[in-house]
Amino acid sequence: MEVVVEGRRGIRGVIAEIRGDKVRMVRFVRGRLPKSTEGAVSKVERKLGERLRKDLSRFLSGKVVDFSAYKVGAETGTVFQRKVWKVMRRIPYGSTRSYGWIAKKIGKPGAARAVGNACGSNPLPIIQPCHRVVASGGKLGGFSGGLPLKRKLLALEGIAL
DNA sequence: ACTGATACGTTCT
DNA sequence: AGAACGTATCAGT
Repeated sequence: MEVVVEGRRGIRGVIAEIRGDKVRMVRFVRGRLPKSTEGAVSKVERKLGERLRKDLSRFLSGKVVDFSAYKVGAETGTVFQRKVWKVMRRIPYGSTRSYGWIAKKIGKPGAARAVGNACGSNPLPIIQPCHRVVASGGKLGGFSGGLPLKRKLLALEGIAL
């Protein structure tokens, strides 16, 4: 089931894909918003979809939302990437951590650059908040969806970089 | 504050 | 095996 949420302030919208009781993928919308597809889905799935739609909508309007309780599909990514994503999910709303900080956290100091790669292949932006991972020394770092988007996401959480 | 050089770990090709 | 990367640090300017 696909959940489509309209955004504001320069973020067009977000699409999330749900399968069973897990969120499988999230991506930002570029062009026009497609329609939400449901088809024949189970009750749990419909329910999860509704909850996620609300949470994403709240997040996109600048509300404080905690996504850490959502179950996510764990079938993708290498061992290293999954470690990075796991730590990433625990970065609280409104705060940031550096690539190097995550590297240390997973027992691989010196792998800061590799952490950057892993962030870039995050299949679940917002839910796994890769935008909260920044460079050391108060610098913004990179973003595969484009730096302006990273700035907007951080701005939603009250962080100006 | 910015530039270049160098070391670094993981993932592509 | 080599190159590419969403980095970090340090020495210059």
